[in-house]
Amino acid sequence: MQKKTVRSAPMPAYEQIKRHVLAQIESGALRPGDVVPSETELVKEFGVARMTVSRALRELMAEGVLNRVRGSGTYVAPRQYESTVLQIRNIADEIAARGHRHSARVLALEASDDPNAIAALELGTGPVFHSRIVHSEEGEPIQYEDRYVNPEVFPEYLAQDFTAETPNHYMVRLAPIQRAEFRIYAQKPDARVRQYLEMEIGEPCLLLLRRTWVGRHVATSVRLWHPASRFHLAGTV
Amino acid sequence: MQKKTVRSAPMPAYEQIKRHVLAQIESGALRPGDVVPSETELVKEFGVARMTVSRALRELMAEGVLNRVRGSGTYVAPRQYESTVLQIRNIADEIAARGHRHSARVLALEASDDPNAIAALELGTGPVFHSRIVHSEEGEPIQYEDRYVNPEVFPEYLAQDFTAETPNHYMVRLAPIQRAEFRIYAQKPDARVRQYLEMEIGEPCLLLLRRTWVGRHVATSVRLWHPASRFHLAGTV
DNA sequence: AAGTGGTCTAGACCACGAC
DNA sequence: TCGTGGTCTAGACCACTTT
Repeated sequence: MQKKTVRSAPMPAYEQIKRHVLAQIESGALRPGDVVPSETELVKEFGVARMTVSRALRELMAEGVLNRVRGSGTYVAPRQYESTVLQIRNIADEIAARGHRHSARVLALEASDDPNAIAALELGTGPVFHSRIVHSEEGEPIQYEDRYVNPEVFPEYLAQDFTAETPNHYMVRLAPIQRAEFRIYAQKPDARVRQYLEMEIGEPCLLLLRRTWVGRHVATSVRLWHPASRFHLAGTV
Repeated sequence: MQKKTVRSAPMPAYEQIKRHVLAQIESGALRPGDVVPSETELVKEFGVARMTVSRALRELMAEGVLNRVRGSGTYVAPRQYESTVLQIRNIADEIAARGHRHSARVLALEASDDPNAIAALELGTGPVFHSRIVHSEEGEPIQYEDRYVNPEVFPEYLAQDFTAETPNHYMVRLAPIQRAEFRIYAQKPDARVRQYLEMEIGEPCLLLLRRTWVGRHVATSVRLWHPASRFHLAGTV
C-alpha cells in the first residue's frame, strides 16, 4: 500500500481526472448524452485506484455535469436550462443548452462619449465602446443588450464580429471577471426596445443591469431587457 | 477486509453520519462555530473506516453546512441567509436599514388544502399553512407576500402575530435555512394584488418566487409581488 | 455472465495548525 | 510533537443493467 510516484503538478488525482473529463466536454469531444469512459477504463488510463476515479465522477455528477446509472454507465448530462443570476452566463450558451438556435443582430458597434456611460465605467474621459445587440432564440427575440465597454480592458472590442460570438463570451475569454454587481427591475420598455423585442404593448420587461470588474477596472456596464413572457431568472443559494 | 454487519436501515453509512450531524445542528446541540467531532472520533462512534466519515463530512462542507480546516478541525458553518448573493433578507430589516417604518397587514392566516401548494412543499397530503400579508414602508405598500408553510417544520405557524414579526424572521429564528431556490419574473399583477399594492393600472410587478429548505424538508414556498416603481433587487457576485 | 456503478475497509503518507 | 483533515491504495461485496 504505497503511494505512487509524485505527480508533476501539485493537483490531486481526482481533480486531474475531473478536469480531463470537463476539458473533453468543453472541446466537444464529449457531447450531452455521450457515454463517458467507465471507472475501470479511467483507472487504467490514469493509473489510480478505483476510489479515486469514483470520487472524480461522483463530484461531477453532484455538479450536474454527468449522470451516472448503476449497471449502465456514466453519461454527459444535458445542459441546465434555467439562467441564473448568480453566475454570469452567456445567453448563447443558455439557448444552446435548451437545444435551440441562437442568433444575434448587431444594431450598433461604435465609440461613444455618453457621460453617463463614462461615469458607469468609472473613467475620467471617453470615448468608451458601445454596442447594441438583439439576441434571438429560434428566431424569436429574447434579449436586447445595451452594453458599454472599457477600452482599457478590451481595446479590440470594436473589431469583433458579435454575430459569431457574444460580447459576454468574448470578454470572458479574454479576461477573468472578478466581481459583478447587478440590479433587477420590472420595467415597461420604451418604444424602441419593445419593437426590437417584438413585444405586445403593455407587456413588461425583466431588466437586468450589471457591471463587472476585471482587476480594479470596471470592464463593462450592460443593460439587458427581456420580454417578461419569454424569460425569467432562476438560481439557488 | 470484510464488510461489517448489515445495518438495520438500507442507508449508506456516510449518509447516516451526515444525517446524524445535521440532526445535531437542527436540534441546536451543535451551533454555528461549534467544533464537530473529529474524523477519528466519528470513526470510533460509528465503527466505520475513516474514508467513510471523511466522505460524509466532505459532502456536508460542499453543501455549506460545515467548514473544515486542515490541522485544526471541523466547524459548523455560520448561517448563510444574509451572506449570499440574492440575500434571503427580511423586508422589515431592509426597510429599517433605510431608516423607515415597517408595517404589516395580515390578510389571511389559515390552513389550506391547495394541491399546488402541497406539491410545492413536496408533501403527500395537506393541510399546509397559508398566509397572505401586505408589507408597507412608511405606510406605502411595497410587498404582497403569499406564503405556504410546511406544518412539519413550523407547527406553531398559525399562532404567530405577523404584524409584530415577519414570517421570514420567525422562520429564520426557529430553523436554519440551508438551501433556497428562486425564480424572478416581471409580471402584470392581477386585480387583487394591484389593489393591495395601490398600483397604477399597467404598472408591472417584480415577482420573486422562492422555496427554502430546512434539512431535507421544503420549509416554505412563497410568492412575493413588488410594485416595479418602488422596488428592485440588487446584489454582488 | 459480464460489466457497470455504489459503497466500504484498513491501512498509508502528507500538509498543516496548535501547543 | 501531536492531532487534524486531504488524499490515495488495492482490494472487496453488492445491486443493477445489458447482453
